[in-house]
Amino acid sequence: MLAKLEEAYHFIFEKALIKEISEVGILKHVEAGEKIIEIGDYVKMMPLLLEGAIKIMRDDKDGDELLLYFLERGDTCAMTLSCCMGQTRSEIRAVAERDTSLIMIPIEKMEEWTSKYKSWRNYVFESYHARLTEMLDTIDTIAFMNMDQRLMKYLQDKAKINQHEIVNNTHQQIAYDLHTSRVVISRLLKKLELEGKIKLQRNSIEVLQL
Amino acid sequence: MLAKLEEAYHFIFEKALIKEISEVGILKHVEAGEKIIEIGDYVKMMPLLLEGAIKIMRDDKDGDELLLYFLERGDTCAMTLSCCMGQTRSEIRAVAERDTSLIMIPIEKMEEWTSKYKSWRNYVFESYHARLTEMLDTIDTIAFMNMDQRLMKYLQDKAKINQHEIVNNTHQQIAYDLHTSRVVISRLLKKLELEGKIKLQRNSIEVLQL
DNA sequence: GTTCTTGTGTAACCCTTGTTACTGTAACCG
DNA sequence: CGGTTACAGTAACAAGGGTTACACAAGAAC
Repeated sequence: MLAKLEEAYHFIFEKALIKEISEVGILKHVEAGEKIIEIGDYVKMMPLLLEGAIKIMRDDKDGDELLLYFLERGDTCAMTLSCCMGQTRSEIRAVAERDTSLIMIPIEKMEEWTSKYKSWRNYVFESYHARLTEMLDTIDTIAFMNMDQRLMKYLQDKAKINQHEIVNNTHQQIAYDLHTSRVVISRLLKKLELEGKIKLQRNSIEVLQL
Repeated sequence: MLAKLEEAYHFIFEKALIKEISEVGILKHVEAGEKIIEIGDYVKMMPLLLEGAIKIMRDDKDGDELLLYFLERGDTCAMTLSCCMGQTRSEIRAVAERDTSLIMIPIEKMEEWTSKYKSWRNYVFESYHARLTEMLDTIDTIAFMNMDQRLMKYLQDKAKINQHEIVNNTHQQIAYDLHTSRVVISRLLKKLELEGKIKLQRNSIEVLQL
């Protein structure tokens, strides 16, 4: 664990803090597709992402859902962080996008490290900043873009996060992430294929314009 | 200044911190409609809201704009806060919704107080949490609601923030805030009036369902 | 008063997206 | 092998909302 921890975080945290993290942190592996946090969950541990990628979704009571953003190595979930501090329930759902390794930190350490380590404070603030920026980006996307542009952006983001130009998704899954219907996605995907931007196969989409 | 500061923040900050704020903070008055922060501005001071209300807008390069949320007494702008810490430019535009009093804090104090005062740390974290929650709410609104529902919510929020059931806005101004066109707003307002939810006059709208 | 400006009401039309329905086909399973 | 299920393609239609155009009313300016 220490090796991966240092690999991912040595630019960010001072040595002493990395040591502390490796002592109290609990390593956790999550397979692609597995749920990590559900809406309404009480969050008692804060996750640091070592490897892999996590998809953050917003759901509402009527079963509507929407992809917010992805997290990668070096990220933490500021929403979760926020919940830890405030002792509130999770507002979001987190699902492993790839096989993922996390270090779970007990929230008691948060307060302690915040006063003790400047690098920790900076990391926490930067995480908040990064998440606010991502949320703004999400808002731009849904408020200012049409569905075909959103779809293309989605495929590009997904290809990037999975480090592969082939996106293994059914049209229905995409429809859920973009909060629309399967028929709409099929229609627009076909249009994008005719425009030469992607190539369609069963259960997968090759993104030609990255 | 000290009186208003204590009135708004005595539940939040310890006495010593309020004293420091009153010593280094610069009191600023802004009239309704006046711009406070423009997109791309470098932010060198962090604002604490004493009185009034501020409207936070997102703009894009094509002239599209969208209301994100309002700030009230006791709030600070976490986006600004975030910009201060990270030394980045503002991603949003802030406009006084009512006549407003602010205390501007030099960013040098931020770091100092963060390690010195626990109440300050908590305030900063809670501000981030509140802003993330507001952003989620904004996303819910634009992703999951129809324009008539969004319009009604907008009128209710606006009535609340202005502490008055009469909203003094032209249809065009509302259209800008909701990122749609004047004709659409006029159409839907008329529909809401027929449903008995509001009453229309020239330059103002009375909200009957608060 | 008359004129000009600004705000509002409304019709007609179009485009995007959502819905329903049906077809075909790949993959899987007994 | 046939039967079943999941996935994809597509047509036809409905609904929401954006666009253009024009009429009219309330104030403001003169």
